[in-house]
Amino acid sequence: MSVEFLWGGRARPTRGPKPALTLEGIADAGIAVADAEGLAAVSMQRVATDLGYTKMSLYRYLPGKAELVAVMVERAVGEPPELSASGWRAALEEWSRLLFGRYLAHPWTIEATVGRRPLGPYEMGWMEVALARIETLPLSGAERLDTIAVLAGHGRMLAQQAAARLGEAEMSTAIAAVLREHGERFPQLTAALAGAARGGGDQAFEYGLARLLDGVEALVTSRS
Amino acid sequence: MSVEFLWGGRARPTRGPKPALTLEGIADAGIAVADAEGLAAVSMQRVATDLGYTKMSLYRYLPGKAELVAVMVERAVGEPPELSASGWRAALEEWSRLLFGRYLAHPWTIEATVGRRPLGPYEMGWMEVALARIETLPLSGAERLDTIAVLAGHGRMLAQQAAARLGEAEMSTAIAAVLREHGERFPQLTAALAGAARGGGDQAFEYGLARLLDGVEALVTSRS
DNA sequence: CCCAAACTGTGTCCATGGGAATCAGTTATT
DNA sequence: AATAACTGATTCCCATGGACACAGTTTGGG
Repeated sequence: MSVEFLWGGRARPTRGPKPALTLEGIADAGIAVADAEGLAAVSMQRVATDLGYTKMSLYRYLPGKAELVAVMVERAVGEPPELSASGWRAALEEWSRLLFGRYLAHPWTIEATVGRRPLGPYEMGWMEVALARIETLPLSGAERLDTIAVLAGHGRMLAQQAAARLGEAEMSTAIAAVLREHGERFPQLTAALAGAARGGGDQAFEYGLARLLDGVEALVTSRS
Repeated sequence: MSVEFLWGGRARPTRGPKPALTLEGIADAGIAVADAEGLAAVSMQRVATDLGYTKMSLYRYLPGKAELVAVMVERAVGEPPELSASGWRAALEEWSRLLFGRYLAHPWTIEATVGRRPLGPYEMGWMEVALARIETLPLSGAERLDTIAVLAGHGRMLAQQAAARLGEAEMSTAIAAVLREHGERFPQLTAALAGAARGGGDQAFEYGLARLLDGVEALVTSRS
């Protein structure tokens, strides 16, 4: 993945035939495939076919598949929001919930953003928005970064878990099926799950969010 | 991925030639490749070549690549630990640090465990160990599960981030390079990073861990 | 004791993946 | 009008995961 591709403006050349496609259109076609059938179904061939063109045409618009996925992620995450809540805690809550919502809407973004990779402008914009709301707190720069990183990670984690739970009947991921057979080896898990059948990923997200912000608040007040 | 493969005991048949390989040996070869060159370098061909056999031999031991990765993850995560710390908070800290260490030792496990998939016995064992230490807290089953899920997710998140920071010179991921050029668009990020150049992933991990446990402790004491 | 059943690793084959190189056609500039 | 620059399409290559049939090896039942 080249950083320049995500950040540098691509100047449209003047000569030659008009391009039949656009980078945005290609990315949207990829997003449609990923939303419907998962990230694994996104191949150059598939995206090109959906657009009615050949696979190699796409390489006129992007250097390779890694860049396609990067652009897809940028568009799926979308422009950073304007936070309406007032107060740092309410703002961070709003920010976390919005980000969580984006992840839920496009669950494949999570697996697309594991490992080392350059961040896009939108992704950085999200960080910037959150940092602006905790600027004046008695936290160091590293602590401010860590705070929003942990919040974002929490949202990713839970969105992934929530997206995996499709069949509803199954309690959590595929744990339940195994526990029916080997439950006696995991009494704690069995007990915890028995009282947890109700409630979905949103509840787990809110629980962790509240715990995290409580922790941050405790630190902040201890320094005031 | 078949759940039976991870959980069902594979009975060694009596007839025919002695198998030249073992499932464990194959998995270890895969782990060696993944540790050295990343998960992407792990292919049936590569693992078989390293073992001195042909690709198709491996399919006598496992149904497919998904199962190979699953066994690799199980062995890399390893047996659940016995926690020596006393008290629920110290125990959760120890547990989180141990898990974080496993992730750091084999960073590829993180990308290998995104999305829906069955958990292995070891992975469930880790959960069981942690749950046993918070059994008597005034928390519901769902809350206990959420607590350790958030802790585990935090460790995963930070291990991934720490593993990406190899060059040391670069501050955080690949953010710094971009900020040198577009820094004016992200004043908050620039400011936060300026004071955060020191300290690595361990520090961020400890920060989030402390915040999370503070939040849990606040909830627990509020109910006592 | 022997032979067939059951199992082993190997070689061949196929579909799909990402990507390079090349080519004929199209368009704005000179 | 000629040319440089660009377009999409065609053909090719290599690596991947996996199906399948094959020949060799071990062991249990007659």
